[in-house]
Formats: sequence, structure tokens, C-alpha cells
Amino acid sequence: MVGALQELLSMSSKPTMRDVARKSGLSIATVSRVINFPDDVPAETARIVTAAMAYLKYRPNINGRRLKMTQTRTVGVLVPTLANPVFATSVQGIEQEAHACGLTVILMSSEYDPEREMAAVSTLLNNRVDGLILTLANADNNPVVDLLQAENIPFVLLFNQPSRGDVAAISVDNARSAFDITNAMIAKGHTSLAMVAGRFESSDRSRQRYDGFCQALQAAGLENPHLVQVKFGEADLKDQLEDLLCGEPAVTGLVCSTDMLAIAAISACRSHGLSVPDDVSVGGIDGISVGGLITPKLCSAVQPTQEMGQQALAFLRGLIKGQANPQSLLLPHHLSDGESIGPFRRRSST
Amino acid sequence: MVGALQELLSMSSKPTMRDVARKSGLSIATVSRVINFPDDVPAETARIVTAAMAYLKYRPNINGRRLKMTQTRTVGVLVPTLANPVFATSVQGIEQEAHACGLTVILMSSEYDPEREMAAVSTLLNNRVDGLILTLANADNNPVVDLLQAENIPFVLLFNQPSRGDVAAISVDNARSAFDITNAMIAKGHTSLAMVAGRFESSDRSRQRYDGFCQALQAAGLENPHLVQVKFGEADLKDQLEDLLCGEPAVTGLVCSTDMLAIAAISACRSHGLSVPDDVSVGGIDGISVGGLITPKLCSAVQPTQEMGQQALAFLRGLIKGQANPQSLLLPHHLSDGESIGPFRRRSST
DNA sequence: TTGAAAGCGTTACCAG
DNA sequence: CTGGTAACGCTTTCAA
Repeated sequence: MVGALQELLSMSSKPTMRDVARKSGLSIATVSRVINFPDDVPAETARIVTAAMAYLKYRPNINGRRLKMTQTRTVGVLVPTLANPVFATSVQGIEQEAHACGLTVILMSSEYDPEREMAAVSTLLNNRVDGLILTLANADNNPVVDLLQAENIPFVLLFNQPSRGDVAAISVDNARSAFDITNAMIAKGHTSLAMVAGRFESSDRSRQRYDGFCQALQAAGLENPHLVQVKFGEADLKDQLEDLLCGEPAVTGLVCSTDMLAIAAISACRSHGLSVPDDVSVGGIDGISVGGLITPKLCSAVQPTQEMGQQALAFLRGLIKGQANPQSLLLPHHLSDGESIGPFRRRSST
Repeated sequence: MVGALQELLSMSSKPTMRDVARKSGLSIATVSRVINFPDDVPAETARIVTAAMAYLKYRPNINGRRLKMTQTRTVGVLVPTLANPVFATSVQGIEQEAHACGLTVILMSSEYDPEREMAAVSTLLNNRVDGLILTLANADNNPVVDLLQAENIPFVLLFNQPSRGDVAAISVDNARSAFDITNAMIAKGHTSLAMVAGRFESSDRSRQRYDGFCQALQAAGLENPHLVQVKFGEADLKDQLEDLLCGEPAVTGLVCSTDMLAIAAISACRSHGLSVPDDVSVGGIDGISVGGLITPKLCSAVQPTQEMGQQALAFLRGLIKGQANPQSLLLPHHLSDGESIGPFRRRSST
């Protein structure tokens, strides 16, 4: 009759709670209750409403809810790029944890560009996310950090190791891991080492790791540390390393700031006819922060990046609920000696 | 005076367009115009409003807009996992393109689980995304595909190669690349080959590639194809491959369904004392769909996954605008012979 | 146990 | 060129 007519009229657009209410002969408020507090409603009522929802193929419009509620149950995630497996894996961890908590993830990437970082965070805030997880190019003196603190938005930095103690961060101790790994190289008899690193402007991790590298050399009384910086998108580490690898005197070992650089360096070494243990290149993929090469054994500082992502989200949830305070968490790293490292702790298949 | 008082009163919560209107002495409608159609408004008016927005640190609430407008300028992305660099890189491509178009990405992962696929798509639809990009475990006879078609939501499959022609998909020709690469192996003199593949239930690619592998063997009149299936999260390819690699007669080559499997297989081969070219393991990272091993040269079918992601979003935009029709796009692959493959076509640094 | 109604922040129509 | 105002779909008091 009239109900059926109205049903037809509203068929063109998506059904709303109003349609479900009409269909079930109950009120819109009751429908809402069935959705949000099923236990506060008689079983029979719930059944009727549920049936109506199914019949109409009703889908709650999250945006209506988000507008009304203060919490959006959405978190923003910003990484430099997903082309680096370290970040991709950490996002996987975040996403996994978010799924478990019923949170939605909005993802953005910055390409290591501070302006894009700010733009992305802006977009995220416009989306009224409940909180943010960020990996920034440089965490110190960062306008994004200032903004977030000023607006009092919960956020945690991931992989950044800010010098200020009052910002939430989860990271490995970058300087320390580089320091340890360099010492391990020295202990193996290396006397001339070079570090392969990304540009300091686009990665505070890079500089911190270089600092650790230098400290170790200095403590051992070794001469000037070499530094090879890989510029944006550059592929020819081979050329850059030529003098160091084939010069006189040649370096005896390389300490690489990241996995991807380690892989590139291995490739470059082989191009120059230098031997690198067979399993090294396989080892570079998963969660190594700092790797050393051209030594009989690969040294590396291992970090489970997926777990770091999960921890970051758990931490963020604490901040959102007000149950935790912003602070830096430095995760322990452990030194690994090559063959134990492989990328297959997780599932495979394309 | 009164304005200042109200300004103070409303300071506790975030400023809205209403606050900006009050502050600038103009109406809420004009503020909206300044934001959305700056050209339709006199420069002076725009200046005043802009100043008020800056003064109040106003941020448009996207959720209000989303509720009102039919388009949300948001796309949903679903991948099995970001722990696989192939998917991560494709998401990077999507994200990059989305940034260029001013679209927001909501990300979910399924862990190859059909139930989670459905749940994720449901969430995405509740978010009223304008369209979806999905990599499904199995695209054929998939309830998610049926749902999306029934609800008439634009979507494109990525890496899936559905048998139906009326669904939008961007993929390499899985069977064909496996066929080609297997032939290349045969041409090099291999007579006993095995395929290493993921579980068919969780990857239609896997089965399609196996089909291509079998076709090539059959065409060459070679005996029964061997198949080694890697189960969920399993690390011990080494044990599984032992009989094949060391048996009597031993296989002379392996064709791997994916990059990650290729890397695992290389590792396993080396554990069994078999030699694999030095640069192979480095080559496994980036966009190889099918890899062959234990031959003097690595064969592989190369696909630029980041570009595939970009294309997928471009395609989706066409569908959303109604300017394109759902259809399968099969991208050409090319065979590569090992040393030309490296992971550093993109930027590095953690 | 249920319903009416007041918003949440925005857009867009229609008058002025 | 500008302003008033009615939605958008939902949650949540407050009454009944």
C-alpha cells in the first residue's frame, strides 16, 4: 500500500535507517539501537529490524555516524613510501592490529617530502582521524609535530627517534645499532670502513646511524670515516663505490644504513668482482636496520618491523583513550650473523 | 563584544564553518563558496573569509561534506597483505596516483581469507567509497564480485585474471608468462622441471601459472610436471624440495610462481649445496611474476607493479566517471635473463 | 520498550 | 553577490 509505494520511490537511492524503520514498522531510534546496542532491545524487535535490513540490503552510512560522534574510529597512517618493504611491512602490522580493533586505516605516503608530509597530515586531520601513526623524514623541529601537539591530536612516530622525550615514538636505537654493528665489523679485523647511507635531509635515521658509525670508529682509534650518500632515486651505487672498493688502499668493509641500500651495495660489490657471501642478498629483505658487507659473515641489526607497526597502533590506542602518555620507546635490536636471516617468516604467494 | 564572547564559548570544540562565518561577518553560505568556488566570490570577500579561517585555525570537516555529497572522493583498496612487496608496491602506485587526483585511500588487507575479503569490502562500502581496487584470492565465482556488480559499484581487480570478460581487471597473463618462461627453460636444455607455487585456494594466479607450466611441458612432450605447493606461512621449502633436488633422477630446474617463492627456493637450493647465480637472489625482489632457477641464467617475467597500481586507479576513475567500461586488460610481460633485473629502479633509504 | 526531535558540519537551492 | 534554509544519515537525550 502506502509503505510499498514509498519503498518504490526510495529505491533509486541507497536505503537509509529511515527506510528500515518504515519497513519494519518501528522507529528510526529503535533501528539505531538494534545496530549499536542489540542487547538493549527485545529479541523479537531485533529480529524484525534485522529482517528489514536484510530485505532492503541496508548498509549503515559510516559518514553519518562520524559526523555525529566525536570519535571516528579511524586512524591516519603516513609513511615515506610503500616501495620500501620495511615501511610496507610496518603498515601491514598496523593494518592487522587495526582490523583486530575494528579501526579503519587511511593511508598516505610522503615520498620523503616535508611539504607532502604536512599536506597529508592536513588531509588526515580534515578526516577527523582519532589519531595518527607517522614515519617522518626528520622528526626534530618538524612543523607537523608542532601542529599535532598544538591541536592535541594523539600520534605516534614510527622509526623516528626524536630528541625530545615528550613525543610518542617507537623505534630502534639507530645510533646504537650502527655503533654495535660497526664494532662487530671492527672486531672481525676491518680497519677501513665506509658507510652507505641515504640523504640526511630525507632521513633522520640515516644521520643517526652515521653518528653511531663514527662513534665506533673513533672509539677504536680508526681514521676518518668514509661516507657514501645515495641521492634520491639513484641507482648507480656501483660508480660511487668504485674508488672506495678498488682504490688504494681499498676499504675492507661497508656498513649500510638500510636493507635496500645493503642489497644495492651487494650488487655493486659483485659488479666490481668482490665476493659477498651467497646468502647475504637474501638476508637483506626483512627487518634489518643496519647491514655490514664484504666480510666473511654478514652482520646486521634485526628488527621485526611488522610487530613494530602493531605496537605503534596499540600505543596509539592508549594515547587516544588517555591511558598512556607520550614517550619514546626504544626497542632492543639484536645482532645477527648472516645465515639466520631470511625473508620467509611470513607467508608467500602473489 | 558579543562575537568575541561566542568565539570564546565555542573555543572548546573545533571551529566550524559557522564560526568562520560569524568571525568574518558573512554567512555560512559565503564561507562555503570561498572554500569550494573561490572564483565565484569577490577577491575582497575571499580575503576576509580566508583570514578568519586562518585566525580560527579552521579545518573543513570532510565527514560533513561526505554526508551531503554523493561522491566521497575516496577509494577503497584491498590486498592480501602488504608483507609481499609486489602488493605493497602496487599500493604505492595507487596511492601515488590517488594523491595526484586528490583522492583519499582507505586500505584493508585480507590475509588471503575470503571471509575477510567480504568483511573488508563491506566496511569499504559502509564508508561509501566511490570505487574499489581489489586483489582477491580467487576472482572467479567470488561473492564479492557478485555483490559489487549487484550494487553497481565501480571496481577493478588487480593481479586477478577473471575468466569472465565483463569485469574490470588489470593483470599480466599468468598462464602465458609461466608458459613462456617454462619454454625458455626447456630451450636451455632442461628436461625435468618442477614448479614451486602457493596454495591454489588462496591464489588463482598460482593455479593459472601452474596451468601455463603444464601446457609448456606437454607441448614439449616432457613427462609429468612436478608441483611443490607452499602452505600458509611455511618456511621449510628446504625440506619439501629435498627429494626433488637430491633425488634420483633430480630435477634440473625450478619454475617459481612468485618472487617471494623464488627467493625462498634459491635459499633452499643453496642449503642443498646447489649453485645459483650470484645475482639471482637480488633479482627476485621487484616485479618478477615467474622465476626459473638452477639454470646458468635466471629467467623471469617482469612486470612493473607500481605502474600497474597507477593504471588500476586511472582505470577506476574512468569507471567512476562512466567514461570507461569494465573489461580485462592483460599487460604484456617480457622475459628477462637475469642480470638486468635489480630492485633499485626506485628510491632507497629507510 | 519505544518514539520524537534536536543536532553533527556541510552543500546547494532559491530568494533577495 | 550574498544569505536563509532544507536536507544528508546518523546518534542520543528526553518523554511517553
